[in-house]
Amino acid sequence: MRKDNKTWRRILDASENLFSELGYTAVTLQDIAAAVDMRHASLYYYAPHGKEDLYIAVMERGFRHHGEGLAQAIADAGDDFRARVHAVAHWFATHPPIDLGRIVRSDMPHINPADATRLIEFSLETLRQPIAAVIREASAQGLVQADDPDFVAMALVGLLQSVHNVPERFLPTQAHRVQAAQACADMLIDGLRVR
Amino acid sequence: MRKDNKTWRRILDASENLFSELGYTAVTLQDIAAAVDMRHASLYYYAPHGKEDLYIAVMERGFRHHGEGLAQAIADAGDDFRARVHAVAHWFATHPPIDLGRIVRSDMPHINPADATRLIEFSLETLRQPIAAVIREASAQGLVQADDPDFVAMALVGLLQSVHNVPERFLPTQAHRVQAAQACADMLIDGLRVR
DNA sequence: ATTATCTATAGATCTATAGATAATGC
DNA sequence: ATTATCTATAGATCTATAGATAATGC
Repeated sequence: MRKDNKTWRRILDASENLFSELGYTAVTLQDIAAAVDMRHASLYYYAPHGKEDLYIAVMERGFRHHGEGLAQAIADAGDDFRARVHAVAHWFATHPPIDLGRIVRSDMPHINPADATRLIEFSLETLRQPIAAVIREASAQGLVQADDPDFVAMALVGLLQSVHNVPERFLPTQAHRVQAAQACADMLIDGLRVR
Repeated sequence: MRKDNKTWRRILDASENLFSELGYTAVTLQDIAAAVDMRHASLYYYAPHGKEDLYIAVMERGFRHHGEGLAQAIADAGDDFRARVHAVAHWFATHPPIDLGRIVRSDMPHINPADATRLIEFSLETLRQPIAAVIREASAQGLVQADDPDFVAMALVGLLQSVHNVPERFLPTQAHRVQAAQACADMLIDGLRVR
């Protein structure tokens, strides 16, 4: 079983697009099947426990992808603190939104508790860790004032995700979104207050 | 019709709790009916177009409530910029989360387009306006540097909402959440960078 | 008479399973 | 033989409507 890895990947890709955009309850197995040009019953061959299996697999892969991508983007950005934070902003602006609130409050109630808590832990760890490391290092160098780097990291994620909630007409292209996300990042780095 | 305003309010209250926590698709008319101790068919007496009617009415009332509450909280906070922003943080920390991303991407596709765009416009206007006014005034006084007060306002909303995504065990009480939200606000006002 | 609520049910999905069938690999 | 996919269908919801019924207001 699960031999045809190419099909499995296509199923995961389609599921990821749908779940991350619409959430667990708004997506049906028929939607996913249609996206990969299959009958929904065939999905059970790859995901024996159906929709829930797919969701968990998709989320896990998605969070891992974000974690690795963020770490790589930060590494590629060099040593400068602002450049690193801009790299984080760029990453989030160029990837589909992560609706953590929806995931926690809307999707998770439909997932069995054990997997749900594991997924949430994993998501927090994965997204927070690489960003918190950036904050922590800058803090150690005395560049920034941050008592709780983990908290700052999650706040930054929330701030940057807000760019995805701005209507299309204000930020028509991806370049605009990147710019807006980096402006958000600068706002947090420099502060609003004039001194 | 819609004579018994008390029942109508109870229905709206229950719907608001459910919809704002779980989202449109995850809530059923049976859930709402159970919450007000009725048969779901009776809801059609108050909301002839069913679930969609309820959702629209609830969201409209909710956004209006937030708009008025924010404006009042800001007015009560006096003239100090930081105190005003803290009042905004306090408001969001002491009210149920507003999952704008979920509302836009997950709920709206199930609402007819005309109402959907109207609702989104209304939500942005309602949440943004009172906060943008605070930023604009502080900017005019030269206290803060903000080229686009509307953008800053929405960024602040996103930042403050992220407090609701922090797991309960880190912020067990409402007082903790208020404190965390105000810490977020200070972070944005003062900036991370040491100068 | 009107208002408010209920029961019963039609019709539309959705998830999940059983079993058939075609294609591939030994 | 195994792998991958399909058809058909059971069973569980969910939304929405029709029509009955009880309570209230004139």
